[in-house]
Amino acid sequence: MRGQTNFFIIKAITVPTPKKMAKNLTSRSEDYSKWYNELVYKADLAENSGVRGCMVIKPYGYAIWEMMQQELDRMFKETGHQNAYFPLFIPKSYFSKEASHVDGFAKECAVVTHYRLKVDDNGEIVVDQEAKLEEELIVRPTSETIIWDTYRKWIQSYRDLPLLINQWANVVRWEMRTRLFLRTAEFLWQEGHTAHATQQEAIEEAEQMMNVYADFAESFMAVPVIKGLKSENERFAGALETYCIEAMMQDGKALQAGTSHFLGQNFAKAFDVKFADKEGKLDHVWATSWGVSTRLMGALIMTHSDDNGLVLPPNLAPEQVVIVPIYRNDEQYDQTVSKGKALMTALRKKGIRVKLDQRDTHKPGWKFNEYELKGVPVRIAIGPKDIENGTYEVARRDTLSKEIIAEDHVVTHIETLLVEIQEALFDAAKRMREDLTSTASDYDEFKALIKSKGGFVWAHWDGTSETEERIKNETKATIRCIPFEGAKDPGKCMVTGKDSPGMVLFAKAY
RNA sequence: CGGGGUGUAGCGUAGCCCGGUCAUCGCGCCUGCUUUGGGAGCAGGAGGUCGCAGGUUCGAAUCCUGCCACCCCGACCA
Repeated sequence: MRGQTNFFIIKAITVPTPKKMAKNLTSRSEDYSKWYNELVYKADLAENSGVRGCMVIKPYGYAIWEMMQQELDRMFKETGHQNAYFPLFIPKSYFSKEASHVDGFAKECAVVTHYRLKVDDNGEIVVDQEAKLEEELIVRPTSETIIWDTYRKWIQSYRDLPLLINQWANVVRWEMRTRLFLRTAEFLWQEGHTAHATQQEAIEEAEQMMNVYADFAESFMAVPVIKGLKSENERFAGALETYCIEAMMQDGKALQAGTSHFLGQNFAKAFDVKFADKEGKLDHVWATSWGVSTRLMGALIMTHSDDNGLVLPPNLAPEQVVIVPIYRNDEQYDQTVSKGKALMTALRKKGIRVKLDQRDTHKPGWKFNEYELKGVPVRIAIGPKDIENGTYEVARRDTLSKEIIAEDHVVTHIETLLVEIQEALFDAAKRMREDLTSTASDYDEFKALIKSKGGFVWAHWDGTSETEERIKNETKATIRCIPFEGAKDPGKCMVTGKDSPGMVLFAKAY
């Protein structure tokens, strides 16, 4: 199917479809699709359904998501949260209870109207019009409404609070335009929904979860992020305050990597969730919600990948080390493989995720390239020379460098190397972000920066939606966040000249 | 929904302007032998409703009409 294939992300740049680069199609460009296709497959659903942007996450891509899930889940539990699961379908009426919420989501929902199919006179499968639902069901675009409807029944007293629940689920948003990983029609995510007795506690929870996300992004994904607040325009539908972490991609566009919302008492009031405090007085609970999604996979790819393929940080790599035996005959095969097995066992004892690729259907050179495409952080080759010399060839993915390591300290070498790679990736990403961050002293300079260089641009803003809207219309840049740390000196808005308490961070965003 | 573009094998494509041995080439796949420290070589082989429908014509991948799908740019989007 020509012209409708994947876009390739090379150094995070969306490259035209192969059709457009047909004249200089090289074997390399096929590599790009190859490694990207290791992760995800864009599904062609029913021809006339108009369903676009559905993704199949392939096993290798899913393994990365599982690593993310595992670490995040641990962090959630360490901060006192529990997992639960709520229904996929939400009665339409639930949405009408919170006005600003429905404004934010109504336009992009999949709606279930019937519950049965039948075979018609022509033998075709058709929707049974008799089986029309009294009330339509919405496939959840997010679960606030159904969860708060449930919380009403669960919460009565301050002793029931705080209620700290997380759900791993899929959600559907009928986006007009989709992009694999970044904005798909259906995506996987986690959504935390908490209820608290006091405003202060809810705010602290929202801030805590933003910090958890930032910690995860930086420590595991090796993606440096900026923490801050969303402006009113960019705030979650129904929230009083949205905390966010913003990352910068290699192509100069920003990506919102996670958000945490202080919802005030909006949802508690809409769904009548009250609790009796110590004095027996009834009050609405205070709420938060927070989530990250498979979009993080996009962030991971677009932060670290290079022209040779994916680059995975060791802390999230499903396979941290791969061992490749090299041999000319059966005897050498047995020798190198058994040595590889021994090394694998030794590394696994240290808690390192290792794979031994003993397939004889592919040559070593093929495997080397394969694991580079897949971003495996460390590759160890064992050949006849190594058997003879008591050494290993150790190659790292991020720098593509190789060194010969003696048998007796290979395990400790790998251990420290993995830590080193993790740090190096973070440092490189941070340097990249710093290179892509500027400060604009006036609006002309701002426009020029956004247009030519992209990236984050610090600038003064008067705090109004109108000004932000105008900037967005004129430059396509939006306020990514009002950072907690950074340029806090007061100044004058670059557009209106009105007072500004401190600079905010602008960028074009995904 | 507006503007632009594209549909030919699993993937990427040539051919279309000028209708007729034009269904081309690369990757991948299968078989055999030789190979194996950076994507192996040679030989042979399998695989195609040329998006769909209609029309023009002795003859259509090629021209005409309609439809469908997809991609890009916008609108939209935490």
